[in-house]
Amino acid sequence: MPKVVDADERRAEITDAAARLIARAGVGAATLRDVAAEAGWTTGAITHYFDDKQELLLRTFEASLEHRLSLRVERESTAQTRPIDALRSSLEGALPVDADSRRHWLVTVAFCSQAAGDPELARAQRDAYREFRDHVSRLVVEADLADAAYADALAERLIAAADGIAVQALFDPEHWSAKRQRDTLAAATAHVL
Amino acid sequence: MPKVVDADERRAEITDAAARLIARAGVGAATLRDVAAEAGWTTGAITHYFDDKQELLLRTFEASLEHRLSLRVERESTAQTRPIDALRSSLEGALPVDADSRRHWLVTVAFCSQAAGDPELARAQRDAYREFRDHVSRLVVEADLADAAYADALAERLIAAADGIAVQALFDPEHWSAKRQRDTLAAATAHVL
Amino acid sequence: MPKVVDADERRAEITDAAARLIARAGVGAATLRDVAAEAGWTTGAITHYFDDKQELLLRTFEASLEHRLSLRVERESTAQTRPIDALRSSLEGALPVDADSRRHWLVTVAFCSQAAGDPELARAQRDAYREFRDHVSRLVVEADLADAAYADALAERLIAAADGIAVQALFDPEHWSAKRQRDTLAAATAHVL
Amino acid sequence: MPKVVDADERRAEITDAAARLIARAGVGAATLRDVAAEAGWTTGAITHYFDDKQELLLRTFEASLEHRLSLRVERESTAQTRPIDALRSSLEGALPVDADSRRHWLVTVAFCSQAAGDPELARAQRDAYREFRDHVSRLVVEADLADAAYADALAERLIAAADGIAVQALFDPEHWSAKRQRDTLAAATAHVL
DNA sequence: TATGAATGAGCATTCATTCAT
DNA sequence: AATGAATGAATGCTCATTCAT
Repeated sequence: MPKVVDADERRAEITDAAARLIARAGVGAATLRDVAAEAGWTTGAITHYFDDKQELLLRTFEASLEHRLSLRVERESTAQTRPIDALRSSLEGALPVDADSRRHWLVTVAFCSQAAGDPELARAQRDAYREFRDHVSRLVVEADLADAAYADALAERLIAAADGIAVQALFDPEHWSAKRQRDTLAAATAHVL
Repeated sequence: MPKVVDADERRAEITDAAARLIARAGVGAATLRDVAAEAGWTTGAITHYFDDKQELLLRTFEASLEHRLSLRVERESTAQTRPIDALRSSLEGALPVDADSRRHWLVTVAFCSQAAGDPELARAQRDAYREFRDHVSRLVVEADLADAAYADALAERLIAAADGIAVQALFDPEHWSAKRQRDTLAAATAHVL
Repeated sequence: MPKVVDADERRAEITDAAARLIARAGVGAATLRDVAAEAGWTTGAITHYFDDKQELLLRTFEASLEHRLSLRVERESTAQTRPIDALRSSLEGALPVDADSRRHWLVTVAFCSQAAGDPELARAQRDAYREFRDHVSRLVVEADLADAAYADALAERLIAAADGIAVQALFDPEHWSAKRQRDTLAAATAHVL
Repeated sequence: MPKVVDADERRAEITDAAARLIARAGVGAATLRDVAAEAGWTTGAITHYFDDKQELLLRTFEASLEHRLSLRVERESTAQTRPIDALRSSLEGALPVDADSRRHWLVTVAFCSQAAGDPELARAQRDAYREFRDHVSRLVVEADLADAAYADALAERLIAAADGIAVQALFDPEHWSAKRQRDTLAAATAHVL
């Protein structure tokens, strides 16, 4: 009887390893050899779980997008009753405040220009963004912050406030502690929230 | 006597070509062969002007950072009398509203994770960011929008508003026309400016 | 389980191929591509067995030094009872009398100037020489040709006689048949042996 | 009026530079760039005086062969009256006792395997050797050391004695001071001279 | 399932060579 | 005569990929 392995879990281990390498030194650092070594396998093992390198990178990108999405969304789902608190939590979830969230932000931006020329990556990127925007937009309506007609626009502004802080934190990490990020976000959204 | 060439101009031609390729398909697409072809030269020519590929990439990154900086700063320097208008112009200059500014934004983010592990890239990235923040901060003071004590914080919020829109525009270009970007920026900063 | 290969044997095949090329047309002719083709492999295979070209060349040099040493020593170990016969055999073994011994002589001298500036090569070269000299010196004592005090000096003279013929045979092969080499060596050492 | 240059002198400067590099690190180290730098010129200058690299290397080899020949022959021509002294001087001239003679020995051996596969190099090498042998052979006759019929054979043995010491000195320089080389040569030829 | 030997295309880089000045 | 800009072929090397085990 062959050994039973959870293919999805194995795939996740591998894309996690790839994400770590990419966040550390760019997409170019994610060679199959190094990804395998980082994951504790050999190159051959990777080809069991991914057709080729392109698929590995695509899945790594998707996993990072999804990871970031879940970070933002799960915080709010944990029993927050008031929509406005859920909204605050969601936006805070967009900030690279720890190694994990920072890693996935870096993966996201590392693929950004690649996505510009690759329809599949572009779609994944765009969909993740739209999904988050729709989510925030719904919370905006629930929290009675804007009419349905203006909810999308406000959601975009709120996300922009969070993402703008995120980008600066990515570019100048020393200057942007987790606390500074959260405080700045609070200040930037105070007049709305 | 050999032919006289303007080495700096030649270097700029080459980093421009590299930037186009990187914006189009990622850092990995900037092979020397393709950069040379894009620039209208041969690979050998590149090594006359750059020690090696690493230097070419570093210079390309620096050129894009500088380019973005100058886009934001020059707009305001063109005879705007009121500091607040200069401020608006500067922030608008941070948006990827055309091919050129979009290209350099993509180069900037493409190197972001590389910079995380490369001190030289990190320094260039951080310095560019801080320079822009200081610039905006000065305009904030000149425009009497905040005390010197709060100028930096406000500058950061304003930049965050612009960069947040920029990132979304980068991730979902179809949805973010130049006009939408500008309008959203105006709305996001209306309560301050 | 992957195919099992004898790495040492594979390495020997490759350094043999390199030695053939070097003997034929100089160190410069030993490109990885040509070594691979000569060995019946591809370039990629070589890098499985050698870190880089420098290591391949070092191992090729060492293998040739060792090969020459074994040629000289083994002849005598094959059941020669009288030390003086062993001595004669050892010295004859230093002559480039066939394709094989000629090949390894050529490899040895091809690296000679390289060794002048490379400590690792220099050490290998020097050690091989000293080992042979010590070996001859021991035989000189065993054959009662000289006191221990003078054995080294006599060994050096005997080796010089053989190597001098070898060098001339290397430089003017047509003029130096195997027989001429042996006869000249016999004549040159007659007054001692 | 164009500058007047002594083309032969210029050529000699360049082959000297090449010989220095080859002796230091092998034929592979004699790139046009480095030869030019060593000679104090630019690559372009070299192509004025040599058709191509192959010619430069051939001339460098020939110059080293000739240099060694002249070292051995000139010593004896300086007013030595007795043929046997001239003979001793000639043989001593074959030893790598200083930087200059060592350099040209190294160049000679560096090209040895190349010469094996290149008729032009082979001819130059063979002719230089035969010329020296004939020279020594004539001195042997003049010194009444052998009949004309045996002069060549004795010459070869004497040269072998010197070259054998030279080779050992090349391979283990620390062990072979100039004095040791000369003393060993004297001892090795004492029974004849 | 997992390995790692082997491949060969593609890469950055070096270098001999050409040529306008 | 001499320079050095520019070329492009060739090199060492990396790497995704294949496949026998």
